[in-house]
Amino acid sequence: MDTEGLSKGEQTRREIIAAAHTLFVKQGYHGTSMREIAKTAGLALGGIYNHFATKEDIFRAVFVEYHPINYIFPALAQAHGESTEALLRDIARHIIAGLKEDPDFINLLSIDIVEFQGSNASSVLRTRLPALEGVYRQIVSASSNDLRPIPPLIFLRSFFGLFISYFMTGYILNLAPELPDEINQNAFDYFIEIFLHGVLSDTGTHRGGKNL
Amino acid sequence: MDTEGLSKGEQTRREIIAAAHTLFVKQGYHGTSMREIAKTAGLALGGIYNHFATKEDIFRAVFVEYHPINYIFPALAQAHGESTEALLRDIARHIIAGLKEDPDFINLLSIDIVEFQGSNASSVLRTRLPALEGVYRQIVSASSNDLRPIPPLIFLRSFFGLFISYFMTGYILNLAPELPDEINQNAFDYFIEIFLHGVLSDTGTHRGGKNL
DNA sequence: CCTACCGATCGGTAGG
DNA sequence: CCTACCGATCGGTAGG
Repeated sequence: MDTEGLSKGEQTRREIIAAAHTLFVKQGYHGTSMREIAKTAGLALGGIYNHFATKEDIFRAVFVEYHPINYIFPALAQAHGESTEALLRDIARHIIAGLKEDPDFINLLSIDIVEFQGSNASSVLRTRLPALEGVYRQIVSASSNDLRPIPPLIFLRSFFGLFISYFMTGYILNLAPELPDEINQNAFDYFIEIFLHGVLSDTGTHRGGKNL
Repeated sequence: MDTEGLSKGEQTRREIIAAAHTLFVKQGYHGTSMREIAKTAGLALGGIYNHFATKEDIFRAVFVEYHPINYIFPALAQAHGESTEALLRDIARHIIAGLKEDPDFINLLSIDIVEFQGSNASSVLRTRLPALEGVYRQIVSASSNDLRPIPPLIFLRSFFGLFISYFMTGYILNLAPELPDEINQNAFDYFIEIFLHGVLSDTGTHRGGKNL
């Protein structure tokens, strides 16, 4: 985490967030004590309360700081492609790359559901959905509109659900190493291929994706 | 829960499981005390330990007892359809009906990930995957094989991922009631439509699904 | 199946 | 009056 040019207080705050993230992901929310967070961050228990009023506040900060949306938006900005298909493929590739680098968000999301009934996920969604809708409009207008008629919000829900599906099933499957490797081999390539074939109209001559 | 013809001990055991399920789903794992479970099940704290050695044992029993696979298999058995498409559509309809009746499994799955690193989900998968592969073979052989060439395990992963995607996104979206209703309107119809269009080859004349 | 109780640890706060 | 933090301890609760 970049700590240059930050006040001492802000530095400590970031160390608390980083420590809490590591521990929450590994041990869960109630499985992580304020004492552990303090120790890992390099200060005494009481010191935490100069930066966060409650443990819940810490989780909120961790959830927002490590939310995939932070790298999804930059990824969307630099994605490009001539056809709708190529664009979606490139966006997916960027998002997958980001998620593979930080696959622990599944744990944070699970904590949010178990302990906070998903209120943090919902809050982030509320904040960012308008921008995501903008991205959708960009996608359909950037190329000849060869998407099947799917309501924009359903399209977005389905597209992001694809990543949830891939990472949730992958998380569980990776715990069963005796399973045939077939289940992981190029799995996301197939996932995105199924999705693209599912949302693109099959009338055009634009299909540039590799065949299955 | 059906308690006829059960021994007193087995009855109590089931009451503990039912009480624990209700509380775990509402309050999480560490948020639920053994005392609460005991009280809800109608016995004293110490009494629980005549039926379960640890709190983890109770969670394992709850997870297995309320796992969707319990109604997915019967649903698969009674599903029917002339084409691959019709069959998949009918299976999905049955599974969705079951999940809508008991949407709280998301919470159990989240607890499993947070507290047990997904080991219970993985264990159920290990036990049931062979039977699911059998179902897949049944699907491809029951009708003219009009599926695109997707490895069987990837197909299964993608198919069940569809339900995870739908219910996870739905869980979070339903917390934001101010969002346009478009995002929920017939959402699963679109989800299954995208999936089917994605996995079925588009060469045949078999497509009987409604157009989007 | 209960009453009574354990070693330990919880999130949060006190004065300085 | 600010910040960052200490050693010690608060009232309650955890699984067993």
